[in-house]
Amino acid sequence: MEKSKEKGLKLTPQRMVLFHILSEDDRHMTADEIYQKARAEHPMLSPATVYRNMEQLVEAGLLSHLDLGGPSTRYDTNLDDHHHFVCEKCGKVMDVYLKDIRYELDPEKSDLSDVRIDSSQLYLHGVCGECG
Amino acid sequence: MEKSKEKGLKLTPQRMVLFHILSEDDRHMTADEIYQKARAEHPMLSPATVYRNMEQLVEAGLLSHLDLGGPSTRYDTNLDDHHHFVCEKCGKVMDVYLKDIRYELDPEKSDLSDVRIDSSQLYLHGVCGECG
DNA sequence: TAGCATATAAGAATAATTATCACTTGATAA
DNA sequence: TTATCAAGTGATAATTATTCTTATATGCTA
Ligand SMILES: [Mn+2]
Ligand SMILES: [Mn+2]
Ligand SMILES: [Zn+2]
Ligand SMILES: [Zn+2]
Repeated sequence: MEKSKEKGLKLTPQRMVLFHILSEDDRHMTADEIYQKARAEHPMLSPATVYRNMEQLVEAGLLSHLDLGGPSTRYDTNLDDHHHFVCEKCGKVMDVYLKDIRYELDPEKSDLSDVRIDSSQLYLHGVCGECG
Repeated sequence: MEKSKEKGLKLTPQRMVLFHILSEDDRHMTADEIYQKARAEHPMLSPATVYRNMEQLVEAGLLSHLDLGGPSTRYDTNLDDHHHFVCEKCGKVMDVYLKDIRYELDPEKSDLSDVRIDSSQLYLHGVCGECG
């Protein structure tokens, strides 16, 4: 929370509410989910403020985007190096930690010799225990 | 193209145009890109028809969604088992074929014992040759 | 505590997609 | 052929997610 000040972001009441919501660790929330929770604490809060702040926090490196399928962007408060499992039935997202991931390109079918790979993300799709 | 009939989809002129566009293999197009190309051949075509048909083709298993980040859904005509590289600069999407992929869960940090994994998708992010 | 850069609420604007619905058409059978 | 009818279509309205605009307000620093 103090980190946001270091990044030049003012500590406004709205932001405090957002930090509070995010710290309650219901990870992978959409902007709207965050908004719905936050307005309970701060009814005047506007959706635009949520969107604006989420993006600023991403830029400041305090959050990350999550590009799962589905319509709305999700934000991940978990900055560890990790991957995701998505339940196709209920949409639940679970963090997946890997000890190791390795893959071998098929050089006859994909030529990645001139690209620079910065990161890789593994998405596992399936059915979670509750939906199974 | 004939496969769509097998799936109970009528062979309408609009669909023929869409099949033509899709067969020209400019893969990973958005619905709007498809629409823009298609209306050159069939000016009366409406966007709703494109969206409707793309979804039907996905359901029929003749196309697949692509859940990259970004606003609009992309469709993939490549039904092979493959993965993707996305250029962060220009947004270009390249198919990635792997000979092999294997990963080891960290059992202390992720418990996937009660989930069923149906598929996995690897997304590589980086900078392509042209943007590099 | 004054001044200013930053942040805010509200609402308009935009983009992507989906829903509705009256009308049309392809496929099949008479 | 023609009749039948489920499936498909275009136009348009509606939704959803998000961004922009702007007048006002507020943290922070000097
Ligand atoms: Mn996560
Ligand atoms: Mn592909
Ligand atoms: Zn589930
Ligand atoms: Zn590029």
